[in-house]
Amino acid sequence: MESRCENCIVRQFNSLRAMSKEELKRVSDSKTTKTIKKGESIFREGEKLDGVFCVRDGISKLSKLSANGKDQIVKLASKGEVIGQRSVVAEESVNLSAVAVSDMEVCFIPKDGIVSTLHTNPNFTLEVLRHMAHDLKEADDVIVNMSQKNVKQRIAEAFIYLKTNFGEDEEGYLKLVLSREDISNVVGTAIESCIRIISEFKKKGYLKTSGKRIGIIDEKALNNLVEGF
Amino acid sequence: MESRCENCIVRQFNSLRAMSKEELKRVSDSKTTKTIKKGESIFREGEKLDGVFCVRDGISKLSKLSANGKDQIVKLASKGEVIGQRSVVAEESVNLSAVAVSDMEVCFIPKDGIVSTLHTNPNFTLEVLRHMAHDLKEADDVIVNMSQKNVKQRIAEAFIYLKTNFGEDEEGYLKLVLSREDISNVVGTAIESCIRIISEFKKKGYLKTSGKRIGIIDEKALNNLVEGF
DNA sequence: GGTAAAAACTGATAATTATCATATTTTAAA
DNA sequence: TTTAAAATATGATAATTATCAGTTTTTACC
Repeated sequence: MESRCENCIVRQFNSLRAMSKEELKRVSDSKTTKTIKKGESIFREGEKLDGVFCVRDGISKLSKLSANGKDQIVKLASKGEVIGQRSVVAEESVNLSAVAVSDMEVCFIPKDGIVSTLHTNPNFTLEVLRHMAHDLKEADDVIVNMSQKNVKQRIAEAFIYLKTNFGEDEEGYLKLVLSREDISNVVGTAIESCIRIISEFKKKGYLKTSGKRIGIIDEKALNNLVEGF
Repeated sequence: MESRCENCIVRQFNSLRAMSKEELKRVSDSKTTKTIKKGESIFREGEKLDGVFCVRDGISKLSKLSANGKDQIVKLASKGEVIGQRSVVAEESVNLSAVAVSDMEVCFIPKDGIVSTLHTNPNFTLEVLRHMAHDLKEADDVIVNMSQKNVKQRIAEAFIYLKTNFGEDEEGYLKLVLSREDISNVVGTAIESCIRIISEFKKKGYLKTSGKRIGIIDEKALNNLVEGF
């Protein structure tokens, strides 16, 4: 055990911070750290999880396969987020697949420590509840965006989201590099439509690209698009 | 106080059932029962709630206004559901509006009793958490439907949903009568498109209508559509 | 029961988006 | 470095969906 949860910065961002010293010690003793390469999966839709995954580094896409064979990406989880929590709380199989979109380091925490704390420490349970309440609000917002905004607006919004949440490198390209297919699966559109709109944004001077990297040049223009101007 | 929570059947369906006798008594003492007419609103997006609403009877639409001026209905809440819970838990203003789509009877429960129980009774907190976990899964499913299914499929699915969740009358019409506009706002489409597809389903013998009432004739056909056959 | 307003409906047309076919570029492996 | 595969890109076209303009039907109220 090279590292302990007690000393982990990441914990400050998630519900583990509401655990008592003893509870956290127990979790730390039982956890295992895993390295996951870009493209590898953490779990698949339908599996039964016997624990949760705490993201220490890297980013995972959470997606669901739809009847037409396309994946819909519902959320991107990064440092500090706990994934698989919903499934453990509800005692159901997971309804989303988790696949790394960049190299990741995650801690697997067996559910025993989590579940027993949920039953005994209301501070922890309430903290988990607050995080889930936040996720639910975000999900509701996504529903509204998906149904009320057009593809161009959703793509513009996605790039702003990627910039504000994952940042950009020294050259001004988005740090999180997603394939065009992943972007399509975030905004729920055909790959070709997505590529076409990226080309259009490039022509208009909103974006720049270099290989699969994408950089935002005119964030204001993208924002105006999203707002419907 | 004509009626007490302790004796209320509705409570069995929601998280209040995890409260202790004393906690429930407190809630029951502080609650007030309200009658809400069809079309009236319970709360509006952006408001601060100082309590939650437990639905005793009738159905409420939970919707959010989008930039283009259309309401997107995110959820229909009926008997037993507690609305406004997310907002109280997260200590944020509500992000959805609640409007009655049929005459309703609801109990308003001031948040004090709820919040203090959340801090002290992990069984209750966990029960609320489980409900929220369920809502989150449903929201994720809606995201996938919205982005991966076409309007025809979403409308077909909506009618199946209305039948299985709210039932039909003796004549075979859906018990919950929604305006065409509300149906459009559930599936996220233009009213005219919605009406056109209803007409098409009628011609094909999938549905029957009588005024604004709609009845399902061929549920299998609707199901096949949803599944993509 | 009559009447005005609202809701439901239909047609024509435009805009958006998906699909198919194919070309080009990039990436990764031999 | 060469080369094959994968990803990106573009054009042409079809399918889906929205919008506008108007008619008919239903609902609610005096």
